[in-house]
Amino acid sequence: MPELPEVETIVRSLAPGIRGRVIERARLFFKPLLRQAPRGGLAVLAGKRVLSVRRRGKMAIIECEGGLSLVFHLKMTGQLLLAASGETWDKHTRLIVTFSDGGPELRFRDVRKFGFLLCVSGTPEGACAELSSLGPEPLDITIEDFGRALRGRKARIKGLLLDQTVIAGIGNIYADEILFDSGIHPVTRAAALTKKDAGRLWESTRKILALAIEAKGSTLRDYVDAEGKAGGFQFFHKVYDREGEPCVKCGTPVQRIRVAGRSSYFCARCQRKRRAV
DNA sequence: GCCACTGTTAGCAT
DNA sequence: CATGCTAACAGTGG
Repeated sequence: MPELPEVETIVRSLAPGIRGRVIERARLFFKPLLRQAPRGGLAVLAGKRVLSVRRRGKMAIIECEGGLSLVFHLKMTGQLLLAASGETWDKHTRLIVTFSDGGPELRFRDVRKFGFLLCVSGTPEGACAELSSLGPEPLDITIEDFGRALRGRKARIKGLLLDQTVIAGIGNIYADEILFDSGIHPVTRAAALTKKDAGRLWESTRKILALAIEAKGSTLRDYVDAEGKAGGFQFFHKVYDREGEPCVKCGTPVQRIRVAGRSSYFCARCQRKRRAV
């Protein structure tokens, strides 16, 4: 479930472990993971120092010397892990990056193999469409720009929250939690939202994502940080995966419906549908 | 064993 | 262009 809070937690737990260290080599066990790379592949990384580790949307970016960057998307089950050099790994480990100091190595593990890696030259945003096509960061966008991004859109609000070109980093869990917090029904057409609704949605987005980062993300199945530690925000979910349980605000059983092809949990009493304008 | 379901999104149909 | 399904994969649970 790596959405924005999980990827942020991974990046924060990974950065101190690899920043400043020199890459020895990268071993790729599953070729299709590497979607894009310079001629010669990951061998260009040998001898390069890691300069920074950061996040954009749901992607993790490792910037190295020589203008080289690694861009990871974890999709549903991807993990970035720090492991002692030489420690055994399982069949789901797709990549191992070792460092010349012989210290902990970086591993990419992904059960479902949906994740991808790009090795690019130049600014990552300039070098790959996967990054340049992303919408604004939800914790950076102004309330005015947020309103503008939704204004007049006929799509359902939940679908737009999940659309990475509209706003980057929100996935199924946080979309449901944000909509519950703001009291908006997931099938509401964005065009039907009042200015007040949009304002509450912006506030809830910031609040929920900030709380989730503070709790180090939500662990339902596979997600752990770079040190293998689970998150704690799942204990604060108010609607996600709570079908049939009483709403924490009003006691009405939480419902589950399908919106934008995804399971969507909500309280029919606290999240009334808006009348189309 | 079989079927439904899972955190994402690219690609295709409408 | 905007919007909405589906498939890609592997595993889990009923």
